[in-house]
Amino acid sequence: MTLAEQVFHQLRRDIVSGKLKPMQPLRLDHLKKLYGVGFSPLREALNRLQSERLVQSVALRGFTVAPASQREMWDAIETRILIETRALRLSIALGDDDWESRLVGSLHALTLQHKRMADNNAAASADEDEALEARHQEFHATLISACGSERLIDFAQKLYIQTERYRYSGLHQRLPVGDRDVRAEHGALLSAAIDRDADRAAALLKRHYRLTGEMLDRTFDPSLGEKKAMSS
Amino acid sequence: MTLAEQVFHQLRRDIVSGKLKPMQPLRLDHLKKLYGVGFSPLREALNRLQSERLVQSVALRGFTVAPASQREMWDAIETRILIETRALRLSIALGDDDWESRLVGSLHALTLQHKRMADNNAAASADEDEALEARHQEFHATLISACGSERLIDFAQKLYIQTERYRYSGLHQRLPVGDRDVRAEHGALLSAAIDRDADRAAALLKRHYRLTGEMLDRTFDPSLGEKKAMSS
DNA sequence: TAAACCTAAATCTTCGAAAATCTGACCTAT
DNA sequence: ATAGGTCAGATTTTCGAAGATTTAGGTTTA
Repeated sequence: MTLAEQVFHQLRRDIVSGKLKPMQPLRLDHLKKLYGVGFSPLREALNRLQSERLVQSVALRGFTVAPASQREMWDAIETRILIETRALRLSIALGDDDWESRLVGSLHALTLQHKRMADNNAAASADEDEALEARHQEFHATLISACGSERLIDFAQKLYIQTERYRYSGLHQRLPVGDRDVRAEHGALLSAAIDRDADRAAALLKRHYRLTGEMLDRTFDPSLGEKKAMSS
Repeated sequence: MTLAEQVFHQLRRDIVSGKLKPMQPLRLDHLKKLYGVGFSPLREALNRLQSERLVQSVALRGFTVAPASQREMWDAIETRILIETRALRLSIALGDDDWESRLVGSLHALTLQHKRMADNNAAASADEDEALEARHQEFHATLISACGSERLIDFAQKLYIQTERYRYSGLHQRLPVGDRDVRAEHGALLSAAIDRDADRAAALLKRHYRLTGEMLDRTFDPSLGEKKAMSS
């Protein structure tokens, strides 16, 4: 793995986790010391992050962490619904036995991780959180993986990362989940996909993302939710 | 404008125009001499082109021009229809007087350019072609400019450039337009938008892009079309 | 013969200094 | 007071050499 790729992943994690705050200027000298690399891999990583909408830049005036707001969050969520419901319908139409099997497998892996963390009533470690996030991403990626369109998959992946930012804040504010049963939502999604019921699956996916968004709305307007907890 | 931006635009033109062929390896030493710049701006431009799907890269093995195929073309077209019909519906719902006015203005500019080039029965110069392309892009960008979603606009712009590649080949093969009246299609689109008839506008837009795709299908299977002409 | 192992050339990646540009403070003239 | 101009410091952008990796060809070995 090249240095540029390593820095890309580190920077991405630091932005998604909020260690680097929205709108914060990213000065090259500072990042150079922080990550211990030269200008070239830094610029390469920042350029790639820009196409993921995690950083912004103005020529000759440097890079900043992309702003985060409720409006941006809902734009990402609604665009993601548009892209992924289409991709899911295509996957359901085109997916073969192998796709179904991978789907069952990735939900199982997600469930295992979920259960382990639920049993363990101590606060989840950062590693466990990351593992859960990876399983979650894997399940949603598998759902649309048989759609046959590289572009839909690519857009969906970018939008996933954009929304990850907001989920992370919610996670660390220990937002109440409300009366949601996220595991059941995933299970219903799998059933609909295996039943090849595209309408039902698309509706479930849309609701899944909207519910997440509504839960995260409380991140922005604390009066709607319970008391805010500190992050980390 | 920085060197990296200049090289980005030059490289993009050379790929869209086919001067750099699909799958062609892009060796840095070669590009360095070709564009007269150092490694840094080259890499920056290539990285940006990668996020536009005009180049591909593998770490430590360099960059290549992205492949072009009928399948890729239709993927870009159908994804574009998904994105732009949504964005157009939103624009029609949200657009104000200013939007309508800009729309009328940009169609007029497109029509003027179109007429000038039609009157001039000599072969169009590269400059005229570029001007027409710019007007065309401007009209389609204006159509969706009031949608309120930066992400939809961003995706649409990237997909426009991806399809531009294929339109360029068609243009220079002097494909017969068939019984299409492209100017009328644009006019009908404007009417539907101003009438705030979202269903009609979305249907027209979809048909507009599909017809273009079907025309360009002949680029890949010459037996379907008339005799092929040389490019330039 | 085919596989594994070298070696040299080609190529990509990274570094830090140098060049170019921006920012803000200070000065001047109206 | 305000607009415009100038300069130093901070910052980004660019360059080419040096480092790292891949590729291709030839050699050895089983």
